[in-house]
Amino acid sequence: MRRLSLYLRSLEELERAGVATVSSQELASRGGTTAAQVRKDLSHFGSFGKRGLGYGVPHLAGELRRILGLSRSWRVALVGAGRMGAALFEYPNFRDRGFRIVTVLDQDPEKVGKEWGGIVIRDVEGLESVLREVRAEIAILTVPGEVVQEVVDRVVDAGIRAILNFAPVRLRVPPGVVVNDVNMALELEALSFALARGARGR
Amino acid sequence: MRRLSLYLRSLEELERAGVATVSSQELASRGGTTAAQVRKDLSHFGSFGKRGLGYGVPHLAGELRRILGLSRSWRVALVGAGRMGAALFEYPNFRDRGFRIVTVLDQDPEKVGKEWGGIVIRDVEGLESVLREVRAEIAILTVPGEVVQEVVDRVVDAGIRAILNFAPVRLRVPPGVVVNDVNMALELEALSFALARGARGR
DNA sequence: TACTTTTTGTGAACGTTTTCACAATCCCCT
DNA sequence: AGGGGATTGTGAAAACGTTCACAAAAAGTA
Repeated sequence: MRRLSLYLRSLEELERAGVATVSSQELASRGGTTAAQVRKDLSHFGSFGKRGLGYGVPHLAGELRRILGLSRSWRVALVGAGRMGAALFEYPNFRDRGFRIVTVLDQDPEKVGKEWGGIVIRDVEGLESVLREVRAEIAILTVPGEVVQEVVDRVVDAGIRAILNFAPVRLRVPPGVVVNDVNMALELEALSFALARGARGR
Repeated sequence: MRRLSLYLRSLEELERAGVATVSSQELASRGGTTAAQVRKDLSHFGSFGKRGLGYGVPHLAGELRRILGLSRSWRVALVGAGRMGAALFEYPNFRDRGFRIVTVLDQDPEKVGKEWGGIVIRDVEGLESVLREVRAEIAILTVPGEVVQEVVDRVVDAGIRAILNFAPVRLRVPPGVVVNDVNMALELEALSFALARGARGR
């Protein structure tokens, strides 16, 4: 459920604004959906609201964090220290949400040994042992498509069970490993498609 | 239809490999779906295959490019010359697919006037006139969430009808303007969610 | 306490997407 | 020229997701 993340984002805004309670209607309009949708989504995980009153903002935010696994922090390995890797390393939303990049790896000897914000870039050569050493739980892969499958096999060997993949390649992983793809070319193509058939809004 | 892009990617691989014809079955396994799905998707736009034989690889690739609006090239404006902007500027998949970044804009006077691969970074101050001058059709926005809505209003004023947004903010646009969001924190949260409930693969 | 207002939680209706199943079609082989 | 094997295109069925509508609950008011 991807919408849960959106609700959480709205709830955190409301939390900062000091709002104590919120209705499904209000959450819906902020999240770009309907009140019924919000209630159905939430009711799937429990009964968090009070009838006639709405949802307690801090309470619901806490529950969503728990459901989404965000009440703890995650140890993330970044493989690929190119431009995209650099951009993600600096991305403030990751750290704010409890995703801590604990190691950066690259194949290029020029980059290995350099330091990024206190983290030394390690050689991808020793990937398995590095990932075990830093107890990484999630891998972000910003490596070229030609080598990404090999890297995937190795991070899976190293015990990683969740992968965020930026290469435009369909990854093959054993059962029990979750992969999420970010394919920016595809997003542009969706725009191209919409323009080509005469953008009709959304 | 997002799957069409995936099919096209497979077809281009097959094209390079010199394969003349492909079955829905083959396309399905490469695209991570089913043969029936492939046929339904394609039949929605026309009848491109030959019964008993399959689809002609070059022909179908051409049709998909036409449908997706990729048989021409698109003029793209990049607003926000931070790390993410730099990563996207270099991203080879954009240019390969006919998305040409024709201008880069930023708010920071330190950056304005610098040159990126032959393109001078312009001041976001003159956004409307720059975008008209270069005849930009698509805008990629890698600006902070606090200012993205203002930038959106301005690029829309400048005649842009398709926006790729990297800020974790829901944009409000008039009808006729298409927005596509890339929200990387959300993708990580989906992994966190999966891990939290015990990854069961995909 | 009884009445009113508000808003949740949820079964049922509805709509959309995916899968199934098979007749229609095409190529190849003899 | 005719039969066999392969594969598409597509209605019908099934699965899935969204919206509707309303009873159940909570809180304020008198």
